[in-house]
Amino acid sequence: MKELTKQQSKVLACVEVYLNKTGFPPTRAEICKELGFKSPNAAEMHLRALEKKGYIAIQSGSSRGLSIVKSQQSFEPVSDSVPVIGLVAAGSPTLAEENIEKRISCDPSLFAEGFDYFLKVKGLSMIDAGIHEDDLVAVKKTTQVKNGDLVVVRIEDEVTLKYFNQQDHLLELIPANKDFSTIKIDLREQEAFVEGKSVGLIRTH
Amino acid sequence: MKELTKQQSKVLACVEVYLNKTGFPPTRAEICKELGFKSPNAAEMHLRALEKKGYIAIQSGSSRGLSIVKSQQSFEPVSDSVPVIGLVAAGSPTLAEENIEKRISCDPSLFAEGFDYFLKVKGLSMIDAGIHEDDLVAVKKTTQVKNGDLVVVRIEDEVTLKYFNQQDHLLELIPANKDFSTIKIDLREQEAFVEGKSVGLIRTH
DNA sequence: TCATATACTGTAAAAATATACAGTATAAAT
DNA sequence: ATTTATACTGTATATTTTTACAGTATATGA
Repeated sequence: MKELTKQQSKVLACVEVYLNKTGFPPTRAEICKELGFKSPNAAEMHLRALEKKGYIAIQSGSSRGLSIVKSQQSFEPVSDSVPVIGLVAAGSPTLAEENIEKRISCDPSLFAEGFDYFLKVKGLSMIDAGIHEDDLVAVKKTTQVKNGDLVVVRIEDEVTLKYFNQQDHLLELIPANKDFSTIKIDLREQEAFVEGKSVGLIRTH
Repeated sequence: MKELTKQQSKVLACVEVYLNKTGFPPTRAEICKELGFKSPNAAEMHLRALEKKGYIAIQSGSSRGLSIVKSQQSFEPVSDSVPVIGLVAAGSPTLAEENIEKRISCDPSLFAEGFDYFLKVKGLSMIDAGIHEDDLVAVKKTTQVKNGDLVVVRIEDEVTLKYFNQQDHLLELIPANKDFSTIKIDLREQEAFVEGKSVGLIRTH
């Protein structure tokens, strides 16, 4: 895909915004009005260039016969795009831009309960649960978890993925690997925050 | 929201389909052509009725100035739907309707190489590869596989998911579970068909 | 210095389109 | 029996819109 000039980019954005707002594409004249051009031919030329570069399609002879082929920015993606967050050793797995490794275009309803983000797994502590390094665990943000759930828990600045088991004040975070030991926390002494629970997993071979 | 008459419903569907196909709304004349009307006024009247009932908005004076306010049905899902096939003990994992357990709405580009269907895993032979019973393995139909790939192979009427290793005439299908033994086939004596290879996996917790 | 690409203005004609008006037909409701 | 709502045909026109053509200006590389 070829690069766009600054003006072409503006025109494409104008078409996308108009389409979003009204539900149908703008005319040449409307693009001009929006961008301050004084001749419909200005818009026409930019549209032709955008067509040639493969960003839009022009239905010749039809009024407002424009359609977006390739949105320049991620305007609205076709399916939703779900952020992938690295299982950072420090800090809460926030959706802040700096923590997002990438985005994956997939439907949040892929897993029945819905989910909010993918967490990229580090380490081997859950290997016996079939969860490998670099697997993406689909996490639903919730604090409503029950014993046996696979949960994302934050303790101080550390985020971890473990099985959840709580009896009164004693929280156990149980790994699925005999080489790792269960994390035991007395909630009267130390805080632990349930960030969410795993509702699924995807892996790329 | 008021009920639509049969014809109004048809017109609304026509607008939605046209919009889906072209990216912009139809003209009165195009609606007529689509539905067999002979006067643009037929379309006009239906559009006015749809506007009055709150299903569409009409931008007066603009060509193709229609926008959908309330879609009558949920039109087809945004992303593609991928079939899920049970790992049937007998027969090739065909995409024939009777073998499809269900469909999952997700983008085939979820995994970089693309894939054709999901295979629902039966048994524990790949458990040490983190592949559990009822996991869905994303399979790309291909015969181009190399040693070490996780492949879907059919031998006679049995379909199996194993690691692939071939040296000349000797095909080995290697499980990932010490309780299972490697399947060894002399291709001069017995046929084996590579149906595809695994490019990913999804699991619902 | 000359060609080339980008980025426009200005005008105008042909074609596409919305939309008003005058009818016809049919079934259901009053 | 008459009104009312739905569902159109057919025609015409004003308006919108595309699109071609003729220019102007500026920056960039050859």
